Amino acid sequence: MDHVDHILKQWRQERPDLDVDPMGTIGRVKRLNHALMRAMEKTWAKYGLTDASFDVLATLRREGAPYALSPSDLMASTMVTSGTMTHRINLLEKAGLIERVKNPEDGRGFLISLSQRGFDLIDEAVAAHVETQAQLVSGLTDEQRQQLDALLRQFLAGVEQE
Amino acid sequence: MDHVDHILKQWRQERPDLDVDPMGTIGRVKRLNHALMRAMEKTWAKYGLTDASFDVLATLRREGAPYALSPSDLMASTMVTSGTMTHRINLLEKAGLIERVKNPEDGRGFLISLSQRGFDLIDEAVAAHVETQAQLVSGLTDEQRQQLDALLRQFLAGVEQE
DNA sequence: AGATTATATCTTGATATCAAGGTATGTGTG
DNA sequence: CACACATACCTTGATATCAAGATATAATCT
Repeated sequence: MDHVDHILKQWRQERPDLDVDPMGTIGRVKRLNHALMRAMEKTWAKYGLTDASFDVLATLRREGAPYALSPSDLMASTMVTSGTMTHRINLLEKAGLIERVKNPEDGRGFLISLSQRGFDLIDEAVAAHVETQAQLVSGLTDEQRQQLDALLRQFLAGVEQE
Repeated sequence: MDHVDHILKQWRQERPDLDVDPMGTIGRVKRLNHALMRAMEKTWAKYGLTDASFDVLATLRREGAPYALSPSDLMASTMVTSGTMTHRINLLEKAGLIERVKNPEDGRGFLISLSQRGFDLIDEAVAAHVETQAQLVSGLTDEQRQQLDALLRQFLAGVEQE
């Protein structure tokens, strides 16, 4: 009987006309995401990073050499709006972790490129991050985690297309 | 090969020293949560509500008569800080959907109570919300959803205690 | 080529959130 | 009973985000 069960029980009492089973699943996804984010933030903070800055640096790092993407590419990868991405880029540029380079192939745009310091930082931070994540999933067996992956993938496929 | 698979593939290429399987699971939870929230917001907006206001009203409604809780109780249920809850309560009070009543048993505190308009609104909105949620989980069979529930519950139990 | 439409990014303004600290009331201890 | 400590809520200040719109450049179409 966890927190979500309690909520469903209340609804079934108050609104027996409603089928709240899906609410339980979705509620657990929300709470899980919240708890995971809170836990991961602690690791990011050790490197002076936030969700936002880690996200951008990691996206550039995993892209491989030359570690550069346009703001539009970054927006698509990170699911934020253009205003948010501009803001993130400004902060990271001020911190010296990325550089804005004129895009030689498109006069409207820029390329956002990891600086050496940005590269070194994210390379170290991502190792700690992966360790934190391993800790966070340690309540599941490998097999359970893989089952979960498969179900999440299917769920996501049904929801994300539009 | 969804978006998350692509990310993992990039990391395995760039950082073969890291085990990024947990990142896949956690990444799917994050993306799923994001997509679900975006979809549910549309329903809330039809009733002039947001994530935040729906959350508070629903918490009061499902509590049952007399539909009143302290701000502290609401904070605990909704996982936000006290400043955020004060702000939410102010907005809902201004909108005439809740009322602040002096707590007769504790001079320091208030009870937040659903107004009649608040009750009527949330009772209608939650029915639409449940329908939206049913639509969102329709990519899974009932059995798959129950499997997912069980795995999420276990995952959450391991992460949420602290 | 000129006009139109599309794209890439930034700017602006509004809002929700959090962390930290303040004030008032309650609780417990010697 | 006086004093310390805890609790409940609010205030303040900083920040991240989004939606909508502005600007510059590119692509397309006649």
